[in-house]
Formats: sequence, structure tokens, C-alpha cells
Amino acid sequence: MSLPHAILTALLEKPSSGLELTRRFDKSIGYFWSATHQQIYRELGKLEAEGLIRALPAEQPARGQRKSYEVLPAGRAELARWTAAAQDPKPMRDTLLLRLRAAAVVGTAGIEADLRRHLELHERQLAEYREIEKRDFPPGRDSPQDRLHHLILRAGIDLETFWTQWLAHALQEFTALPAGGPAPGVTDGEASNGGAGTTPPR
Amino acid sequence: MSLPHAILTALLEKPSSGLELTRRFDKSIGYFWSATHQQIYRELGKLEAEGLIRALPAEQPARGQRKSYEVLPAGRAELARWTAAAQDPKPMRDTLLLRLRAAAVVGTAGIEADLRRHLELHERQLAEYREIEKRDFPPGRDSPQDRLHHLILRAGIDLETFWTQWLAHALQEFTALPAGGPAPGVTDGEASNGGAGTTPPR
DNA sequence: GTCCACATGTAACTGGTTACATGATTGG
DNA sequence: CCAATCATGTAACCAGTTACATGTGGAC
Repeated sequence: MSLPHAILTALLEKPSSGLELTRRFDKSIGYFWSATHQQIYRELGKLEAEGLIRALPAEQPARGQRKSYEVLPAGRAELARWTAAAQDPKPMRDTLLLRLRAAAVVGTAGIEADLRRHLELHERQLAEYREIEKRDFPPGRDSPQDRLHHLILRAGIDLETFWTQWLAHALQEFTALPAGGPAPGVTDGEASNGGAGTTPPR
Repeated sequence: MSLPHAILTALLEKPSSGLELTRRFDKSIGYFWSATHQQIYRELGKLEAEGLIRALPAEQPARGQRKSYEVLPAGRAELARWTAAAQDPKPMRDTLLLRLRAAAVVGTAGIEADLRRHLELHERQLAEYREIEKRDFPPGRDSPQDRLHHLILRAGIDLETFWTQWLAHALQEFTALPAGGPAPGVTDGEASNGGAGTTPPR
């Protein structure tokens, strides 16, 4: 139940149309809560039906016509309630770690290139965050809003820093590893054909 | 499409029944790819239908009777293919950061307690990881499998370290912040009732 | 024999993803 | 007036979640 609240936040920061929201979800809020335009339109419909937001007046006969929304008092109240409510952190889900675990069983062949690619992606993201920090948070400005936004950005920066460092370390480790084939030292009873492509992918 | 591969990995490490898998997904693999027993049974069914795994023989008339599975060559091949295939990292989704962003608009009242709680949870997880490291990775042992597993655990440790540090920093920042009410300096045109509870939660 | 823990499973729902459809506006 | 682009929307699907149902075997 987070998307509606992400939208409420975005709309409070600035009333917008569906497409404007979509664009803003490509950066800023989207850095930690992404959404596609289909999700956003669907959710805008629900929020309007529930009376948490309303379309800004300006006679719109629907399709092709831009429609902007603003948050109603009830929407602001709901957002405040949600923000203050206790929520458990979700258990993390990371495919890359899963793939490494799999590689320990079926062999590391092929995965190294993708680690390198991920490292590059994270480095790029980190650079982008640092750029934003330099641009939007020069020393001196520190209203409560600034401090909170900076704090959030810091989380992004530190996370990307973690990933780049860990991936660099992982790649280093890989060069020390024997080879790429099916993991030596691991055998299974009868089903051992070495992992060649016997079957079409699912 | 990661759950089936998580299961294949787990089954290659050790053939198991559905419930055994469920238990193993509460730790180990579950630390970075969690799953409930319903998901697991459903997926075991699919994997068997596709010929990637098979039930170990021992006449089982279904319900209430434990049924163990092992991976077939085709399953191992599919896992190797998936492991080596390039995959983009998923954009991250974090509710806590979203809530902070919302707090910058509707006020920080109430959120501090939950930050403190999260900090405690992450500290506990970190301690658990360190415990595992001490137990399972004493200096000296370093087969390729050990190195990979240790590398994965390291990711967990470093991630939890990041969260604990960031949360501690955030809480420090909070004590310096003015107060808890609706964010000062932010006003919106007409819909400003201060965020009091006008409406029942959705 | 009854109760409880173990083990497998079904059904309904929610949120996110992918593919596609349709109308309006604008530049050439 | 036609193509490209902007803008809103529908439909089908898939993965994960929640709640519940059913059978087995052992402890008492």
C-alpha cells in the first residue's frame, strides 16, 4: 500500500497530471519508489473515487486531454496517518546474490561479465546522486525540508557506495578463483551432466 | 522469474520436501530471497510438470505424506543458463525513505519511534550475520564454494551496516529538527487543514 | 479415541508488468 | 492532411500474500 501514498506526496509537492507524475517518478521520488504510467493512472482513479484527491477544474472531456489533480484535506490526513504508522521492513530480495549462490553449485561461468556491468551501472547512479547533491544541497541551506531531503539522498549515495565497493571486491575475488566451469568439489548422485544445454529455456 | 531458480539451487544443495525447503527459506537462501510455503508448493508443482525436478521414489499417496524432490539434469542446465544470463538490477523500493519524503510535507510527527525500531531490527540482523560469519567462516577454509558463500554473507553484513549507520545518523538529525507537527514553511493553496484526522483510514 | 503438530494443498486477492488502444495537438 | 508526439486509458498476465482446508501420525 505504498504507491497511493507516493502519489499523494508527489501531488502535495506540486499538483500534476498523470503524465507529469510519470515523468517525476523517473527521477526524484522514483529513485526509491518507481511506477509506470499505467499504475499511476489506475491509482489516480482510485484516489479520486475515494475522495482523497480531485481533478482541477477546467472542463476535460477525457481522452487526450490533460487532467491535473490536487490533494484534498482527507488525502493529506491519510498521508499523515500512513507516515506515522509503524511498518515492518520488508525482507530483501536480490537476484544478483541469488545468482552467486547458484553459481556456487552450477559454476561461475558467464556471471563475471554481468557483475562488471552491474558495477558500471551502480557507479553511474552514484555519480548522478553526487551531482544532485552538489546542485541541490550547497552548504548553508538547511530548512527542515532540506535536511530531510538531503538525508534521503544520503541514503541513496551510501547504498550505491556500498554496491560499488562490494562489487569491486567480488570481482577481485573472482580473479583469484580457479576457473568458470561447474563448481569443483560439488557432485550430485546421478543427475550430473555438467550443466550443458540439454533443454530449451523455460 | 527468480523463485524457481532459488528452489533449484536449494534442491541441488540438498534434496528436500516442501516443508524442509520452507524452513530453509527462513534462513540461508531466505536471507536474500524469502518465500512462503504456498509459493514453494505451487512452484514445486510447476517445476515437476516441466521436467526440471522429480519426486524421489517412495510411494506417496499425496496429502499429509512428505514428498522429497531432486533436481534433474534439465533443471541443472536451466539453472546454469539463468545464472549466466545478463539481468538488469531492479529499481529499488523502500517504504521508509518514501515515508521520510512524505514527512517533509505532512510533518515528522510519529515517525521517529519507527526509525528507532528499524534501527534495532537492523542491529539484530547484523548481529545474526556476524554470528554466522564467526561460526561458518573461520580463517583458513577457502574452497571456491566457501569463498562465494562468504562473499554473499559479506554483502548482507555490509548492507545491514549501512542501514544501522544511516538510521543512527537520521535519528541524530531528528533531535536537531524543530518539532513534529506539519512541516513549517510548506503551505498549499486551499486544502490546508493541518493534517488532522478528518477521515477514516482507507 | 482425541488432540495436536506435521505436511501438503486450494482459493481469492493485491500489486506490478507488458502489450496494446485511442483521442488530441502540432509541425511540416 | 499526415505523421509524430503527447496524453490517457484497457486488458491480460504474473508473482507474492493471506486465509483457509484437509489429511497423517504420534502422544497422551
